Amino acid sequence: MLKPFELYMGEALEVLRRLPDESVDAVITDPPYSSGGQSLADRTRSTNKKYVLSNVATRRPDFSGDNRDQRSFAYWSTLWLSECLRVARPSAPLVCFSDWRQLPTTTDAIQAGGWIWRGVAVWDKPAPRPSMGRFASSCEFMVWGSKGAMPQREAIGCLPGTYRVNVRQADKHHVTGKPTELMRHVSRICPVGGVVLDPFAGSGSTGVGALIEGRRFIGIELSDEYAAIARTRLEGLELQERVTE
Amino acid sequence: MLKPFELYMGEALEVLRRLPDESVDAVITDPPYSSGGQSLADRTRSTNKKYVLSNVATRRPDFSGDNRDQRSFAYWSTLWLSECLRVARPSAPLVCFSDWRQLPTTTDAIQAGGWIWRGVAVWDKPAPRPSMGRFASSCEFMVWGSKGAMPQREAIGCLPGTYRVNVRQADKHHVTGKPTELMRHVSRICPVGGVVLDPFAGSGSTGVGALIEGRRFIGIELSDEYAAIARTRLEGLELQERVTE
DNA sequence: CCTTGCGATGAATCCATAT
DNA sequence: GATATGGATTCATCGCAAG
Repeated sequence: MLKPFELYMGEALEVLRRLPDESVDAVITDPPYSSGGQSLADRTRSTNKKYVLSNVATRRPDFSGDNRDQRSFAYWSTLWLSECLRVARPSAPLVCFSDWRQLPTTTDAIQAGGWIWRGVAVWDKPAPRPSMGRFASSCEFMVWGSKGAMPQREAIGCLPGTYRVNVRQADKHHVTGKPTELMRHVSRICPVGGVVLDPFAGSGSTGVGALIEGRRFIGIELSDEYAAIARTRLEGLELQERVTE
Repeated sequence: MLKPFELYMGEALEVLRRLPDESVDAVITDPPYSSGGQSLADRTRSTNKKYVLSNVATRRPDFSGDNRDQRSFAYWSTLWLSECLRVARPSAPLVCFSDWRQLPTTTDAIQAGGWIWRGVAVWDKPAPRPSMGRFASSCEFMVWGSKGAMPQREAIGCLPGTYRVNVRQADKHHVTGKPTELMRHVSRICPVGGVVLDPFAGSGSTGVGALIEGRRFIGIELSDEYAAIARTRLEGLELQERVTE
């Protein structure tokens, strides 16, 4: 039987360079956005200071790599995206999360990295932070595309363009963690049995979603703290599977 | 009493140049996207051929200005956006519709035109065209911002970041017409009693939404066919109002 | 089991103060 | 003046406890 997942600890670009050509069937990832605030001072605050209210009870580890300026974010994104392109099989899909602020830079970087940009799907979070007299920023965006041509796959069926999924505390293991339900849906863009790659695995939600949906998973995570959380979650799934067999 | 609406017939840039400085309270518009298709050949098809399924019964007038390439779309957008900036009062909000393909160009043009970009709201129209093995493109995007700082206005309250509104054929008077319900919601970004400007008025849905919500309206439309439709709809509203008084 | 109510939360943003 | 930090604000939605 094929091993359902592999988890590498290390810097994304470095580890990606060691992966073989054309060895994964989809790339699904949620890189650090380097967003938040208007000034350098705002952007370089710790991720908990930037994204979490001071009076909130739960504390999750900070994460790094979230303080690039716009130019270096674009440059760095292009680097890892083009490395992912090499690792991906022809016609493999790519899904990359972004917030509104980095959306244009992300679409640029995807194309600069050699991917064909095919659209923007939306994750609609039902409970946004309100703001008087303004539109709330209640969405995150999933910029997606493919490695070259993308023949229509009947087996996968039609995927929606909007996902309305709320965040549950019990299901959130990272400051910016995505709901398992969302990642299950998104992993359907990868053919059944195929390998999903996530170079910014965080607490491993992409992998959890992929495994539940019968895909395999390769994750890379820099922080040992989050890598450990991801490993625990993924091994927990494996165990569950063996029990139910 | 102040006249609730004015409708100018002519080319947007030309008419905008004749409007006085700082005379409107919000700009809400849906410019021709010049999108659709990857090649010049696709882009230069008539708007009915591009945007309407071939087996659909209803036929609406074609509209022009929808065949610019990316560079000139960016340039032209910057021109009319900076002209709108001049016409807008300080701190006035701007809402500009875009599809996913023109989203990065639109955010660039808004900033190049001197506006502060503040976010991307989403119009989610259920019932997209299905596409096997891909995410549907069921959304249009509302890039929004303001003329300089934007003090919080209590009266307006908090607006959502996503609008889930269906397109009804009976409510659609333009090939790319927006639902009245949607435009009513969006016009709430303008202070009550303020003037909403739409330099690409089309069949006048922005004006209809604004008037219903107690805002005034200035519209510009190039096509005499659509200008006539817009005038009829807006005058119909005025009449209704007078009757209910 | 269904309803009600209360408390907690959010990849935020603005503004005043301190360095 | 530019940069850095802290604190107040906003409300739809959800989780959980109580009725």
